[in-house]
Formats: sequence, C-alpha cells, structure tokens
Amino acid sequence: MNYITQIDQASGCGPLLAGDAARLPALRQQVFERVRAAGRAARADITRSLNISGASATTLTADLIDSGFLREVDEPDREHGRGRPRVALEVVREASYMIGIKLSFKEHTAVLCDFAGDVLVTAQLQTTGAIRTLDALLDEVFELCQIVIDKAGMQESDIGAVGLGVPGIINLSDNRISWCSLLNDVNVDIVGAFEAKFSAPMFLDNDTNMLTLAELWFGEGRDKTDFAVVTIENGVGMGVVLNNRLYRGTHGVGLELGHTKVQLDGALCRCGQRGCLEAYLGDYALAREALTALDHDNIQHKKADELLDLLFEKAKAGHQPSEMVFQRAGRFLSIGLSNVVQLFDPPLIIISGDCMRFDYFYAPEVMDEMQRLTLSSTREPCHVEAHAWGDEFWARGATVPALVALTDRLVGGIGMVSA
Amino acid sequence: MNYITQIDQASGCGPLLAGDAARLPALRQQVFERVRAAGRAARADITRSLNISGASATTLTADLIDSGFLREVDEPDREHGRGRPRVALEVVREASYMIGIKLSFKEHTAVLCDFAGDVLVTAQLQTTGAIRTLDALLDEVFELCQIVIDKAGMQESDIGAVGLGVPGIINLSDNRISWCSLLNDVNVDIVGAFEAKFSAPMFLDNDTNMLTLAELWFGEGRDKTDFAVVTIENGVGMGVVLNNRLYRGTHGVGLELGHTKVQLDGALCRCGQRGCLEAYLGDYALAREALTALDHDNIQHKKADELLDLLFEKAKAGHQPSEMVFQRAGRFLSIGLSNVVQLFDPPLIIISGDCMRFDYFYAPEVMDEMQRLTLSSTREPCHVEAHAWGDEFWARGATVPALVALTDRLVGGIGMVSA
DNA sequence: TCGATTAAATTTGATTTGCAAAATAAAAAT
DNA sequence: ATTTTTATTTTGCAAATCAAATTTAATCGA
Repeated sequence: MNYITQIDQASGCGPLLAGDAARLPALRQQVFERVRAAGRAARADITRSLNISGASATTLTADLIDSGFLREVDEPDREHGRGRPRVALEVVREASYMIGIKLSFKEHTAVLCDFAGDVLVTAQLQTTGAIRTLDALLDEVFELCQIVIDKAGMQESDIGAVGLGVPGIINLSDNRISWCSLLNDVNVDIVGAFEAKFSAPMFLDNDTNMLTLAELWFGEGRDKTDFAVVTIENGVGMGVVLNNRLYRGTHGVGLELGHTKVQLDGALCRCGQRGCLEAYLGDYALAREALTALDHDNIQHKKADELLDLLFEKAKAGHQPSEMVFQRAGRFLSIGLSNVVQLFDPPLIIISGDCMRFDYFYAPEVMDEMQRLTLSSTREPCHVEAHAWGDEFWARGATVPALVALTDRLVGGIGMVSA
Repeated sequence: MNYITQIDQASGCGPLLAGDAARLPALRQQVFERVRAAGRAARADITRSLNISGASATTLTADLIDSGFLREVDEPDREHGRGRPRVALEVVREASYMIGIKLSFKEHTAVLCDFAGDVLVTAQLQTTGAIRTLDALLDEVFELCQIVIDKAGMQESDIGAVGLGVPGIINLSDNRISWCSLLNDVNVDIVGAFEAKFSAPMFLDNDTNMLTLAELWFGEGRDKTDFAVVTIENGVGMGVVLNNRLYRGTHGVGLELGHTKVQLDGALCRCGQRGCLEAYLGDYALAREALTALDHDNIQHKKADELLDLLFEKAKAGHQPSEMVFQRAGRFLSIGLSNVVQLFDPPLIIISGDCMRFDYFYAPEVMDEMQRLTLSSTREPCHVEAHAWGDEFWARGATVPALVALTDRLVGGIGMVSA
C-alpha cells in the first residue's frame, strides 16, 4: 500500500490507499482450490464454477497433474446420463502434511492432516495444568508433534507446516504471544523458538480465530461468506468472517466481545474494568456467584470448574439461587449476542466453547431474548446455532493457516514467510 | 456466487462460496481512478503507484484520452529537476455530472458536482418540517434538483446520476425506504418514483452511510482503508469502512449502534426496548431529562431541539442538573464508542452529527473515559476525531455511489443497474 | 446392432493483455 | 554543444484465455 505521488496541489477525491483485494490467486491455483473445496470435481465442473473455458480447464488441470497436485480418479459407480462420462479429479493428498494444535490449560490437542485437508491422526496430551515457562510449553508442543508424527508413521520432514492456536492475545505484527493464560511471561516469541528446532514453519493465532477458521473450512460456515463465532470458555471471545476472510481488526489483537460494556459501572471484570460482558459470563464470574449461592462447607477451596459443575448440578436439581445465576448470565449473553447482531448484522452466529456444557446458555429463553432485543420491523432475525465441538475441531482449525500458506507456496509459487 | 457442483459424496474443505473480491476493475479503469484520486498525475506517477509498465501507462492513458475521460494539462510552474518534464493528466470533468442530496426534517441540501468529484453548486431548500407523503417529498427533491441544475446553467440531460441520502432505514435488496422519519409511509419505492420522472438513475442509501462515504472520498478517511463513523443526531448511527469499502452487513439495514444495549433493563428507547444507547444519547432522551432538570414554566410546550438548546445554555452557565444531563450522556457515549473499538478495532473513529454542537459530547472527559474503557496492555489507543461538517458534506457523500456507478458504466463499460 | 444424440475433453488458432527493452523526447548540467 | 537524466513512446514478444472446431466415449432408439 503506497500513497499516490501527487503531482501538485490538485486534491482529487476517492480512497488513496489500495485495498488488499488486489491479489486474487492465479487461475491455476483457483482451479486447485476448487477441486479441494469440492473434494472431487471434473473439468466440466470447474469450467462452470470458475466461469472459465473448457480449453483453460484442460490446460490448467494438465499442468496441475504434471506438477503432482491433482490426479484423475475412477468414479466408482456413478449415475451418468448420455454423453462422455466426466473424469473426476482430486487433490494428491500425499503432497504435503500439516499439524494443527490447540493448547489449553489441562490438555493439548493435535491433529495431523493431509494436503486435501483430511485428518489422518489425532492425539491429546494431558499436562500439569499449571502456568508454565515457554520452554516447558514448547516441550509439550514438540512432544505432541512427535506423537502424531509417530502415529501416522511419518517423519518430521514430511510435515510442511504447523498451526498453533493459543488461548490468549496474539500480536500479529510481530508474530508473538502478547499474553497467554498458560504462560508465565508476556510477549513470547514461540514461533521463533519453535522454528529453531523444527523443520516446518509455524502459524500462530488466537484459538477463537482458529475455531472460526474451522467453521469456515470444515463446518457450518463453509456455505456462508459472512458469519460470527462466539466462544464462551474462560473468557468470551469472538471471531468474524467477512467476505470469506477472517476479520482481525486493525491491530490484529482480536475482537474482544468479552470486554464490551453491558452495564455502566457494572460488575468487576478480571481486566480491572467494570461492566464487561465477561464479568457476567466468564467462568470466574459464575464461580464468584457460586460461592454465594451455594451455602456449603468446603466450598472456598474448590477450583472454578469444580464450583461450576456443582452449581450446575444444583441448578438442574431445582435449586433456585443456583438456577438464577445461570439465568442471569444467560440474559447477559442475550445482550452480548444482540449487540453483535446490531453492529455486524451477520446471517449466522455460532456459539461454542467449553461453557456450552451448561445448557442454560443456549436455552430457548436466551435465544428468544436475543431475538427480542434485536427486534425491529425491518430486520430479519439472525440465525444462531450452538456447537459443542471438541478440541479436535479447534485443532483442525489450526491447520487452516498452515494449509493456506502451504498451498500458496506449493501451488501458487508464492514465497512462504512464516511471519 | 454459485455452489460448486459436487461430483460425489467426497466432502472437501474450504469455503464453498466465492467472495466478491473476484472482480477488480480493468487496468484501464484503475488508471482513470488513480488520476481522479490524485487530482492530477503524470504517466510516470501511474506506473509507480499502480505497478504497471510505462508501455501500459502510455497505451491505457492514450485510450482514456481518446475516449474523452482524461486529458493532458499544462503544469503551471512546476519545479522539476533534470530530464524530460512529466505531462500531467487530469479527469475531463465535463464528462458527466451528478447531484447528491441529503434529506432532513426541516431542510434539504443538494450539491451538483462534476466527473472529477468537485462541487460546482450547492443549494438548500427549507421545508415544512412535517411528516409528508412520498409525493410531497418527491416534489421537494425535484425542486432541489431543478435549483442546482439552473444554478449551474445546465439541463436535466446533463445529469448522469443522482444520489440520495435519507435519515431512515434502507432495504438494499429491494432498494426501498423501509422506514424514514420524514415519511408517513413504510416500504417506499422512492427510486422507482423518481426515475419515472427523471432521466438519470437514482442511488439511495442511509444518510450515515453517505456521510461515511464522504469521509472516505473527500475527508479524513481518504488515507485509511478502515475506519468507523458515528453520528449523533436524532438517533445514533454508524457507518463502517472495511478494506476501502462501506460495510453494510448482511441485510444491508445499517449498523445500529444506537440500539446496542448498554444497560440491562435500562432506559426506555423509542424503539420500544430498554437500555439502548440511543435511549441515553438521542435528542429525545436528552429532551426527556431536560423536562425534569429545567424547572421552568412553559417548558412542556417546547420542541425537542429548543429544549436542548435551553438545556445547553443553562449547563454552560453552570446549572448543575443541566450539566449532569450532558455529562451522563457523555459517559454513555464513551461506552458506545469503546464497544465499537472492542468489536471492530478500527484505527480511527470519526464522530459527527448535529448533536456535536453540544461540546460535552467531545469533551476530553468523554474521550479519556472511552480510552480508559478499552485500555489493555496489548491494545493501542484508537484515534477519535469529532467532525462538525455541515449538511453540504453529507450531500457530497451522496454523490459517491452515483459517481462510482457512472464511472463503472462510462469508463469500465459495465452496465449500470440502478438497483 | 448400428447410427443418432449427447456431453466431456481436447486441439487449434486468435485475441487480448501487459511487459521488457530499445528508441525517442525534452529538459538541466557541464 | 554534449552529456546526463527522466519521461514517454515504440517495438516486438510472451503468457493467459477464449471461441470454435474436433475428438472421445458414453446412452438411446429403431
């Protein structure tokens, strides 16, 4: 993006900076990506979906087959009418492999997938559950990589790229972890440390963004160009896809739905401010209320998640104060979601995250109130879905940036910079 | 956007729908737009800013000159070093003309500008200030068009397109006014009615969006690819530019910052809900409090804007209760802005609108509190500016969609559909 | 069973787009 | 007057695509 050299004082009008729509991949790469998106596609499908001539389809696919990225496959027993039968093409899935990792407090999850995006093996690693040093965390990451590589019967050199999703704040400009709940340090260069010992480049992002990419690539978002994902775990996070692309904001520090204010001078949030959505929804917020609602002995010693499970159990059993805690949190969730609808107007919001195990959060009352809060004669209701995917799905999302970069490099011939 | 024809049950991965980044204008049109953006530019400037070869610059500009869209101009007294002097190019401003109109309750504003985007004449039309029928409003629009056309010494046939910004909700899918504070009807096809009697097509949008486009094309936003505009007039509106483009949301009904909730079960909003930002900031909200704060006679009869002026006067004079009304509203503005920062993370927010005449709204305390509410160790502060542009600037923004469509049609050879 | 029909894929020749490199033009500097 | 420098133009050329014609491989109907 550069400024136009103005020749004199004539002012002109219109945007001065070029938007970044300017680079759409070469047709060759688009063909490849369409085949991967479809799983299998014949040349005739490609001409239609990409609006190119048959001649181009032949030339480009021939080239991709020569380069070892596509291959023809025999259709098993396909119904076809008259005419020459179409020849299906598919991605050469052995062309490269990626690892995707989701880090959490108590256990990490990894998947290893092929160039077609399909998962080959999965693994989990139980950890101490303590705040750790970068070195300790890296050891866990390497161990996990080794496990999936071994399980798949591969070697480190088979891996083309690694994606890492961490619960924390990523600074995309210097590719570091600004802050992470697992680490005892800030501004951590985990990518540099990883790449110093591993042969493949690492792609780092916030775990909510990774989940959002998982929905875009493998889930509900595949047939949407715009949608939002809201995660409720320790904190409340959000990922937004606009025009098929993950929207990261200007500074790339993430969309902090959890710290939008829903009450002037409201409840105290762990960020130090008052009235944040997270101060009503986060697990520590619920745990805080649990202390009061549950009139037990020995409660003070319990950890947040144990407290919550107990609170949930009591609420389910009909204990009024416990139920009220969840119901009130649900009302605040309604407000948070309605604000997302008012400001982003997405066609779909997916709610996900660990706290989805408390079904009060996706109870009909919450959804109804959210719709009521965005009600107007001119607005169509926004579709909301609750997904209770496991960590494996998040880890799969972490493969996406790796897969994209690898594709750009291998198929598009674009230099891959891990930053 | 079409689905890929899947050849069989192979699932694939990645987005299924094409994003709309796919169409970037032909180089020829890009050259034209760069010259217009710069005001004046030589071929050598174009090669640099567009990263094309000199040969292409020559060919494309020659073509544009032949077609009557660009022309060479003599630079008056330009400092140049050695070498052949560059030849400046500029837009042939007589190629076409547009009218931009901003509608308001008591007066409408229009500008007439040329193909270079420069304003030639301006006009205002005082109106009854009553809620009116479509026919009455259309008469006002036609009168205003005639005034600027006459003033410029032109004829209707000289006008290539008309842009209209209305205070209300636009349904972009059917190009109608869903609701507008000036009209006694809903779902109004003002575009159809206008085009039936006028030779040029009309482009309709919400007035906040028009102001946002004015900032992108003529104002502070020219050198930004992303920013947000917040307007405080009767209601609280927002326009967002992402990647040089106005973001309209999925349904195109506008980004309703005014109806985001900042308080559970809070103050009553005219939309019927409680706790909307607008219920604390809108003029009716302030007028409501003015009734209580001002312990005068004859106050009940006054109109909202008279009440507000009175309230402002008293506050300036040091009347505590009046001052508190503005200060409280200012705090809610801080919350609203901080929520925009948390969710969109723009590099710049521009606040504008009629209520900016009350300087409590852009007081340092408001800005400070907003920054405080978004404070975190990882987030850089968001730049906020207050602009008190007149209606003329809004009207100028209304020319933008007209100018863009006209350019696409004339220079890009793309069929112009007014919808 | 054998053309007729249909649809997929390929081949063939053009067209268009845009570039690199050489040539030309117009000024300042020496 | 000659050199240097920068802008612009000219001259092939190479790549990317496409339209149209052709070939291939299947089904359908008599």
